[in-house]
Amino acid sequence: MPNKKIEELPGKTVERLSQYRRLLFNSVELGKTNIYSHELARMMNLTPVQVRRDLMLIGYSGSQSKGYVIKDLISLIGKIIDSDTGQRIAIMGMGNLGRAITSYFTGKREKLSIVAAFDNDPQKYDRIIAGVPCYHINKLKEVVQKENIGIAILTVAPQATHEATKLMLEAGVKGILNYTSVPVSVPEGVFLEEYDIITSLEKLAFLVKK
Amino acid sequence: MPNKKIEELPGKTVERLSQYRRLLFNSVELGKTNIYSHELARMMNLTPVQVRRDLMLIGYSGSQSKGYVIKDLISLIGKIIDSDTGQRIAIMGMGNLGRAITSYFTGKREKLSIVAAFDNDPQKYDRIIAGVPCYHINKLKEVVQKENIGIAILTVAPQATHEATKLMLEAGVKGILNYTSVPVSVPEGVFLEEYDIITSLEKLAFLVKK
DNA sequence: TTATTATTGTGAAATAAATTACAACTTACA
DNA sequence: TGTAAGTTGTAATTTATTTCACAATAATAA
Ligand SMILES: NC(=O)c1ccc[n+]([C@@H]2O[C@H](COP(=O)([O-])OP(=O)(O)OC[C@H]3O[C@@H](n4cnc5c(N)ncnc54)[C@H](O)[C@@H]3O)[C@@H](O)[C@H]2O)c1
Ligand SMILES: NC(=O)c1ccc[n+]([C@@H]2O[C@H](COP(=O)([O-])OP(=O)(O)OC[C@H]3O[C@@H](n4cnc5c(N)ncnc54)[C@H](O)[C@@H]3O)[C@@H](O)[C@H]2O)c1
Repeated sequence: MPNKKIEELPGKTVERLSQYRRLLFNSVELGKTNIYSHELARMMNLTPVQVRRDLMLIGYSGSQSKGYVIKDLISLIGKIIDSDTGQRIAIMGMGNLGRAITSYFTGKREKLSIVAAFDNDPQKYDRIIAGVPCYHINKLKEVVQKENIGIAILTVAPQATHEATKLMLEAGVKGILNYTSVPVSVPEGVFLEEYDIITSLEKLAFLVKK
Repeated sequence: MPNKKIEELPGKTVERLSQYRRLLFNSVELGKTNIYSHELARMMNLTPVQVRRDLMLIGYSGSQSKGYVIKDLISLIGKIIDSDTGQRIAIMGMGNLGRAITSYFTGKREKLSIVAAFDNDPQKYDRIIAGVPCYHINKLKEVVQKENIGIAILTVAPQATHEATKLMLEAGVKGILNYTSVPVSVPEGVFLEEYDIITSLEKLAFLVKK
């Protein structure tokens, strides 16, 4: 029996679904058509029961003899985590990190695309960088609305973080992924993810030193 | 009463300690000497009680009237998450992301330093890039051991991930931070963190679409 | 056919993490 | 002085997530 509501999927499960799909794309390329929970589990450093529980939550059933059908699973995960019409993304701050992310990301997912970048440096705006048009921030609201952008990635200089957040919120984005070292707040109804490499390194350093 | 053992701190608490300290550094620069739990909480989008609970776990006590003494708190967090002698880090793969991380990170933390990079591209090795010497991967073991490197950041091309992991493990690193899109496994006694921006974006896209 | 092995699906239990509720203390000031 | 307001510290509870334990099923081989 699938979850009461798909919207109530645990956050951790959503993250793993994304990662399962990433692996499943690879498996398809290698010519595999079916996969067992223990195979997925080993590749992701999880237990097989964790994998089966996640798939149970999205209402997917495998077969005892063949495991899961990879292409069906990919397609079901897509139904759950992708937006039907696709989700359009902007990069705020086309510096080293912004450029690295943009060139890494472009073309990786059918339903997610980085369609605009913003910067206040004349070396950056009014050009196409890493395949994406970069605009001056005074065009932000206009472009975000015209391009129907729902998610912003913040890679501006730290001191510009709050201004950048304010502009993006005013323009109406509903999700922010913040890579600056300055935490931001968002109002009700907007979603926020923060990531800082220093936190990951300090956590590792703590674990290593124990 | 502090935690039974500081080593048993919840992982989430360790991450937040790193983030508290990041904010506290800023507050010191602004001339603040004391801070209340609700101030830290607001800056980090947490509840004040969550902050107090974390500080309780590390055995730090504030005053009801003045809150916490920022410099003492910074120093205690350092005692807990920093290694006494400092932790030395290597970057595996000095491409766009490796360079962006290195230039961002260098000099940010006294007890964490990126001291070497490795690559197999002649354009990259035997040079200093973003302030860090970049070596050919056939020098990896030698350099890791001589430089006493305990943590590796993987930013190589995806297809080189397993080879890179193998070399780093053989050289004796105890922690790996993997940014490639290929999951890796590590033996008992080695710690692993994985991060992929696509997972963060897909999670945001899922939340936004709900 | 029947036993054996390997797999999925899932209720129940265990573990991890966050929140609630409140006691205790400190200061300001009526 | 005493009381109201604001704060910390923490036990108890609740919520979120993972793991355990095992029933059910399918394929295989004796
Ligand atoms: N750029 C990003 O924002 C981003 C985000 C998430 C993940 N990633 C991942 O991080 C990795 C690096 O991304 P990038 O954009 O910097 O790519 P890149 O191509 O710029 O860099 C890859 C580097 O790895 C080196 N390399 C390749 N094979 C090697 C080998 N066998 N040994 C040593 N070095 C080797 C290359 O010479 C190059 O310098 C990729 O795996 C990518 O999937 C990147
Ligand atoms: N580089 C990394 O690996 C890394 C890792 C974690 C976090 N960060 C953070 O990500 C952010 C970007 O890092 P980076 O290395 O790319 O720095 P960077 O200096 O290369 O890029 C910052 C960009 O922001 C632009 N900018 C500055 N002020 C702006 C404003 N008011 N409006 C619009 N654009 C503005 C700059 O012109 C520049 O292009 C920083 O906040 C940094 O702390 C970087």
